[in-house]
Amino acid sequence: MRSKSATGPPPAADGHERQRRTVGLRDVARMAGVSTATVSRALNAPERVSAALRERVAAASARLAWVPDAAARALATRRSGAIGAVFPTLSHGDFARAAEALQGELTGHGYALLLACSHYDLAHEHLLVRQFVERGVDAVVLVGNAHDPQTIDLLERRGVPYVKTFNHDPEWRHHSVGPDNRRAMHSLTRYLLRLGHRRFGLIAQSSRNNDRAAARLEGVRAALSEEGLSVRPQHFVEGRWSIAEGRALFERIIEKRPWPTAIICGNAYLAVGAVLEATRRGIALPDEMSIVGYDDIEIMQELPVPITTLRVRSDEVGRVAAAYVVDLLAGRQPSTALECEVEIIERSSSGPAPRASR
Amino acid sequence: MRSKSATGPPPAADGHERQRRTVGLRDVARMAGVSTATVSRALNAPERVSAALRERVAAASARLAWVPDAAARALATRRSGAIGAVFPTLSHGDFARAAEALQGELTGHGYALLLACSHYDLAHEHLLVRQFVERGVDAVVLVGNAHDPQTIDLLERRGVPYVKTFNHDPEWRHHSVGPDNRRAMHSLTRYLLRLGHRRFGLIAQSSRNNDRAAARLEGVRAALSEEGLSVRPQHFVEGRWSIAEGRALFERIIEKRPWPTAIICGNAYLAVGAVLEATRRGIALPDEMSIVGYDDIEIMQELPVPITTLRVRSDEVGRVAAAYVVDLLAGRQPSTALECEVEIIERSSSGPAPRASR
DNA sequence: TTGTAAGCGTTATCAC
DNA sequence: GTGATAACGCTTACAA
Repeated sequence: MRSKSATGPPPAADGHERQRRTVGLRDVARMAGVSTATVSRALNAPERVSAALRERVAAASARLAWVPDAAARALATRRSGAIGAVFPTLSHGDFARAAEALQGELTGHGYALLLACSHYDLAHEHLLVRQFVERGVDAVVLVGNAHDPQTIDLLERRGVPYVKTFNHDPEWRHHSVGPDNRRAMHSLTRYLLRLGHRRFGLIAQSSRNNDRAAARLEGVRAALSEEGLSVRPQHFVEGRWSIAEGRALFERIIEKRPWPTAIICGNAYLAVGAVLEATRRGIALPDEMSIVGYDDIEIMQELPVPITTLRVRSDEVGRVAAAYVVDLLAGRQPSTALECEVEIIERSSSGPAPRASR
Repeated sequence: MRSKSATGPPPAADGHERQRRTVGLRDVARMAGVSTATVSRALNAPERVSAALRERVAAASARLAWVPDAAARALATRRSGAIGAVFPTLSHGDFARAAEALQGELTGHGYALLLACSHYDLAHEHLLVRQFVERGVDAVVLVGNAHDPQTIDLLERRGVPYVKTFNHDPEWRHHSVGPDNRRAMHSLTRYLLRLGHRRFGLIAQSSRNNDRAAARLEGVRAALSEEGLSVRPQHFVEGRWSIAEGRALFERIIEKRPWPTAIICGNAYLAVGAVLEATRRGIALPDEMSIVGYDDIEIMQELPVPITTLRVRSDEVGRVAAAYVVDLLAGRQPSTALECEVEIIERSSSGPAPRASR
């Protein structure tokens, strides 16, 4: 019945339905000769409906080409079925791959992905998260650990579950999925130490608003200091994310002699730039110098001097993050395997430390 | 009031409200001493509410930290404020950039972006679009012109506006935004013709389920046939999207002599692979051979032999697509400038045709 | 198992 | 300009 109020005015023309624009669950119910509750159940809990009715409902809904209305469902259940994710950007292959995997996994579980980019701006991230919360997302996926306190606050107060990604910190294990940047760089540095390197250069990605970059730096420094070593200030340079920047920063480093025998780059693009510039200058890799990167992109293995780097399964980051929130929302205990594998891919840009260097 | 039915059982404990989980517009209304209608108006059409009340509503909603519920609004307005986009993948830089720009522009207009990847699978794309439609997206953004007829049908029957992107076809000008792939490749081919090339090789991206790739091929072939030329079958190769593939396909081409003097690649990665393999084999570019690509990625200008290519503003594609749907949904006449600029970036991988070739 | 009907939190159509 | 109140289309106690 449409009119519920006994005191209100009688509906204009009850008895025959007013014209409806879209077919709804009610129409399906009527056609199948069942109640709306049954149609709803047939859809959401088929096992609680007798086979016969289930059949009739299915037939009717097919005949009417009924498409359930998500807004109505969301209103009734207080769940939107949407997950919001904020990435710094999609222009970096790792985030793009993670986003893609995240979406695939979420879709597979009936969730949709609302995606936005913060451009490494925490204030903007806050706005985006706020928008997501207003849109009623069931959970939020964030990148890194550095966030506006208000953002976390908002999420926590509204009871919206969230995961941090791309920087698994063993201490916050139930919230962060991804590689342990610090540990990964630590092991890459140790690899170079084992090769006999003692003088290091560091081409870092700016660690402003980027805790992953900061963690990588820490990893390098920790490994070095365990051997009583450190990077000389003149051999530490920091910059944006690009091949051209890698080139420029490499030039800055080799202005100061004696050169480092090994240069560690904060990401794949910086490494490509450094290697390209080194070979352009006729510096023999790895005989005169070793250069390594973080993250593996196709070009690294295709260059005349293939580049040693850490392979991070970014798609796994996305997949695991998705699984985590799905489990959480299903009331299941999320998997505890939140750290993603990292592997050193050894190529020709690195080798034993030279006896002497320029 | 909660109970509307005069015949139903009296509400358990009316008189004092039952506990409500979240603050709603009703609470704001009560606190401000106005009706719910006024609160709603104060939010959506402030100019229709007196300044005094507007003030009180604002104060109350701030004090209660009220966050409007998107699902309820969507149900009432029949608009979700969400736009769905299906890209083939995000791993190709051009799509990632477009997605990012699309989102930025949409967010700027109060819309959210639901994103999904089809992996070049039309059936899967259909599923995703269906999911979007069920979620009540206000519009859909698609890539390319090749789609499952059912997909277009669904959209049209449900009256969901959509745009096709990345392949502007002058004939369908009101639906497709992006570069005109055919024309772009036509002009790149003419550029090579002007340089005196007459024997061409073609390293194409598979045109299966990819009308952009197909359009590029057409462009090349049209330009050649205008000069009475064509690509010899043994110099036409097709493959996947990767640097390694570009390498392999380049090898296939140079198995057959005489070599082409110019090789046109269907995308940036194939071009990078081809150039890398050519230089590895000591083939002098551009003296012995010219190689060009489609789309510009950073590495192309950083390689020892920088690569001539077509620059496509993918971010503009995203931005224009967003503007298009926003205009459409606002009832405005969308801009008619749906074609995105393409520019030939001339670098050292191309030059005048050699007198003779191997 | 199935049906009845009360919400879910807004917007929008009316009257005033 | 403001206020009642009926939708919006679905889910879910509770009853049968």
